[in-house]
Amino acid sequence: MSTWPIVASQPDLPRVEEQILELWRERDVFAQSLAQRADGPVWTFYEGPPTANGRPGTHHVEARTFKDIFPRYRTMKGNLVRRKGGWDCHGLPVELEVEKELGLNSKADIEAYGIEEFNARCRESVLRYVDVWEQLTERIGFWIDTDDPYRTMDPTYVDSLWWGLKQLWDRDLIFEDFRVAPYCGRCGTALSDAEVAQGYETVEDPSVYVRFPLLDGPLADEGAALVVWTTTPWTLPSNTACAVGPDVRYQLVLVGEDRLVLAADLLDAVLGEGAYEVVRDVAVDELVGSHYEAPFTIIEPEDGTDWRFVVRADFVTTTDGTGIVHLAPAFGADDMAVGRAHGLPVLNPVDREAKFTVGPWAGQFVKDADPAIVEALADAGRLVRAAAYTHTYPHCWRCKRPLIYYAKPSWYIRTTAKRDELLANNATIDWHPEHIRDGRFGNWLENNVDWALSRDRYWGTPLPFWRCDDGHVTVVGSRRELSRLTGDDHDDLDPHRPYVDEVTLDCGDCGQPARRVPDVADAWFDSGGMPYAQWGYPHQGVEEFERHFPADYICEAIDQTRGWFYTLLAESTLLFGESCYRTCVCLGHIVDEDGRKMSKSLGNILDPWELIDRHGADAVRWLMLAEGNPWVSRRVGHQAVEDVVRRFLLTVWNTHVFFMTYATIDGFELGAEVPAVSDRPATDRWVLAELADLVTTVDTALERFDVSTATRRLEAFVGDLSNWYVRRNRRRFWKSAAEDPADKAAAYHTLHTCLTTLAQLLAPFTPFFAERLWQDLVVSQDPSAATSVHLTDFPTADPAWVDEELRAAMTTTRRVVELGRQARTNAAVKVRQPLARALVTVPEAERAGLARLLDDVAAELNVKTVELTDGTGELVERSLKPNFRALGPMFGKRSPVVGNALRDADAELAAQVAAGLAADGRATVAAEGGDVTVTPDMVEVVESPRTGWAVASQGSTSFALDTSLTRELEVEGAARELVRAVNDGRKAAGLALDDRIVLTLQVEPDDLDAELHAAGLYDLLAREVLATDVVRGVVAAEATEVDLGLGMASIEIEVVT
RNA sequence: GGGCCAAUAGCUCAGCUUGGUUAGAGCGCACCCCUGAUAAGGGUGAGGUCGGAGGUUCAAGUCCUCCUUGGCCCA
Repeated sequence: MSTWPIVASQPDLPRVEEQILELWRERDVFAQSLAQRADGPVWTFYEGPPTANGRPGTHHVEARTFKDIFPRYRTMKGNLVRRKGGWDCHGLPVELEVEKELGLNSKADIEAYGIEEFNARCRESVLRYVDVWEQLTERIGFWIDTDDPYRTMDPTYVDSLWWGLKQLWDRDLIFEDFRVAPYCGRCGTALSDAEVAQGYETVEDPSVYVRFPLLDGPLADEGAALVVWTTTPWTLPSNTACAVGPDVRYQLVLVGEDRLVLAADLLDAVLGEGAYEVVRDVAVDELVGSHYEAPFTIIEPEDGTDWRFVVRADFVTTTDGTGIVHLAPAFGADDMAVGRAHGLPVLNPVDREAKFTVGPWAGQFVKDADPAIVEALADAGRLVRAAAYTHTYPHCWRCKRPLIYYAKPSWYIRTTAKRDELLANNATIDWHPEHIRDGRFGNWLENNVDWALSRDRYWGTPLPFWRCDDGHVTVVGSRRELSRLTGDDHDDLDPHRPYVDEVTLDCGDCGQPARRVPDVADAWFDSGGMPYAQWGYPHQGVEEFERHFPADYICEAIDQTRGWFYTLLAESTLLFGESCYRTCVCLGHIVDEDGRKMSKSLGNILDPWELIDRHGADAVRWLMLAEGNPWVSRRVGHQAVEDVVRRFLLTVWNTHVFFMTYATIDGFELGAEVPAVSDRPATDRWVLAELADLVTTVDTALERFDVSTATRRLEAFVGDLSNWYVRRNRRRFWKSAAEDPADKAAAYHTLHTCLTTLAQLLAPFTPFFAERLWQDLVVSQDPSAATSVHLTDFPTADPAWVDEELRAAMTTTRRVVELGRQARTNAAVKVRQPLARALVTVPEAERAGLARLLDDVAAELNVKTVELTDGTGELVERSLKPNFRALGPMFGKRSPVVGNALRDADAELAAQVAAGLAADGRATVAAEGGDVTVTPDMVEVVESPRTGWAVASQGSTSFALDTSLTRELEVEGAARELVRAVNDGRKAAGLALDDRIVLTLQVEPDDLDAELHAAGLYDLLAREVLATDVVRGVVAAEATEVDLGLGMASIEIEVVT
């Protein structure tokens, strides 16, 4: 049998973790944990790929902790959990970063620089910090395969995406249409939302109210005109419809000669109070479908498509404007959506430089034409009112020019065609939190719009669409297919721009040359395709894909609802008909300790390495897992992590150190006979019963992806183990084995079981710390044991441990002890002073349980006899406590009256009721409005001690303490004082815990000395202070003096060598 | 402007799905104990009109409506 390891009482947790990392590396534990489960049922986790063109932050530690815990747990439960890492490589943010580095400012700059070189820079940039990411990943114990990650820019990955796109094309789920996007005419490029958000400025724009005379419909005969509001007069020539709100109230009013229609709520604001006369209300139906005359016509629908009539649209409000919205589908996203729904034409008289192409303002930048347009409106008598309007308007973050919303041809995925399927598949997902399903995500799906797939950019998955001059589109499903179609070998083509742009093929329909459309795919299409593309499916990896689809679990920050969570669901629904993930845990954001968002400008960014180097990865992990719900924002900082270390990790560690210290001193061996649980003392059986509950609770919680419940239960158990079990049972670990070897063995085995089981339970949460415990507690003793805690099976509760009654009894016991301490504190009697008697009352249901553990109460409170009332004694008086849960259904409105009658019962009445309930199961009480009959479930009989003692009570539990002291008790108190003094002396002299001493002492007065001797208290003293001999006599002059209360003692300690 | 979430002790959070009459924990604070877990351990206490206003109910921190404040997402 090996010795127990020496463990530091002040652990350097980061260093301990480094050592564990070394151990895992040496033994390749991660690989072993997989190999060991090779035949287990597959459980799948999908890694949402980060981009490695920046360093990982603290929020990544959060996500990676949550990504790690459940795969570890499932592995311990017997599943095979392959975890394939991945990197997101494409996208506009990457391009922007490279543009910044190269000092490029526009697409023209990029093209002048050269797409080939530009993309080469992007390719280099996205893997720049991979090594830093890998280091952090390893250091925080996130077990994921980083050796063979998928990368969204890999040719095989792109090949898979091409396959996906071709599938969608073949099912008629891809089409080309206009898309309205924020656009900078000078830079010639559309901007992403993130870019737009950077460039808002407060500006003054014209605000014009314009008359649109009605041409047909019920109101035309009355000569009425719509009043329309806009702050972008330049879009008026492109007007194709007006929208009214279904719930808005409209009125026809008279202003001078003009008959105008607008929203009733806005009449005063637009026309001025009293400046108009209301003619009548106008129903929405009277407006819808009516044609009108727009102020300008510089461009018309080519094929005579119907236009310029009134439509209904939900988004119309009366917060500003007139309640009638001018629609120009080329220049507004809402306009475009409504236009599409009503088959309206897209009329665009504006070129790519944002200048008019036709009409009187041709050649002018549209915004510059606004004043001339307003003037023209006035000249034509169309202007109802014109003013200046101050608002925030987006500007190009590069060139500061105002952006315009502008329609460009774009490629779409027709997700709206599959909306019902998306919703149905969403319903199958186990969302955490649950409300995401019907709330944020469900609402988003309800209002689903087609997915704008294309980006007019450079670094991304090129769309595999080749088109000839006649507009025939050929969609290519892989590079091999491209080879087949062209007759050239493109199997090893780099599928990125510009190389792929150079490949032309002959149109299958007409034989003309077809060129690839220049767009690349939205990078979200890349990440949404990872379930199949990570394996190169279906060109390769078919079996891998099928084994790992769908995922059992994914986890990302909550802002991914419209990002990755959506694109995953959309692609898997459209391609495979089901959701590719079963469970999704959403995470909140990381904020600083003051609850502020972390940002560069606030200077409160927290570097994860600082946290880990100072406190260790496990502390950070535990903070992430245990602090609040996963999906609410989490406050993180040094103080918070430090608290975790002190509150949780060090508490476990102290218990561990306690075990190791005494196991070493005692030479405790695990191999010796293990006492049966049923033979162990109640206190052992209690802590094992808690352990059983702990195991079940944690297991069930993790099964349900509920870390909050699991961590709370673990923290509670650690408190119970340390503050109650160990503290109450310390003596059992150090009394000499000869006294009661079986009891001692029981204590060691019980604590050992608790700690090893705890190590296993903690393994998914704090993998390093758990490993350290396991190595010390198990591997050091048993060479045949699992070499890592992560190679063990998740613990199960031994049925022999379960004892719910005992748990309940201990809960009562601890409450009673609390009251006892309160009573002592109030009476100002030290715990060291033994007392003779105490009297306890508890609710009847708890009496039997407490009776079993009364010795514990006595020992903890240092009282010789604790009596438990039996419900009949004369020492108590009774009162009644109503139970409204039972009274309510029976008495309804009278419940408070009955309740009061019971509560107000005096001792005599209470005794009668108690007797009645006990004898007949019912009793009658006089209450306002007549007597009522109550049954035992409706009333609790509360007893309280009727003594002159020091009493403390809480609810229906009371503790009465007899504080009167006899000489005998005082002498015993003096002996305790002596024990304390000698042990103080031992410590002061720097003795080891197991050093034996010879104690010489002189107690005065002599009769106290004699009393101590006669009561056998010197023998007690000898045992307590490990004295082989207690010599009563003369001590040296420099001996320590101690005040014993009843007298003085001088003591001298000599180590036995 | 819309959707979702949150608001409980000085701080960080439980409790709310299943309404029941004394709302809990940890940290912090004050006072104290212990001295064989000791650069540890423990106790007692103070501290809350459960964001506000209505409503449902015999009974609301818990259910409903509205409002305020904050956060996230979208416009």
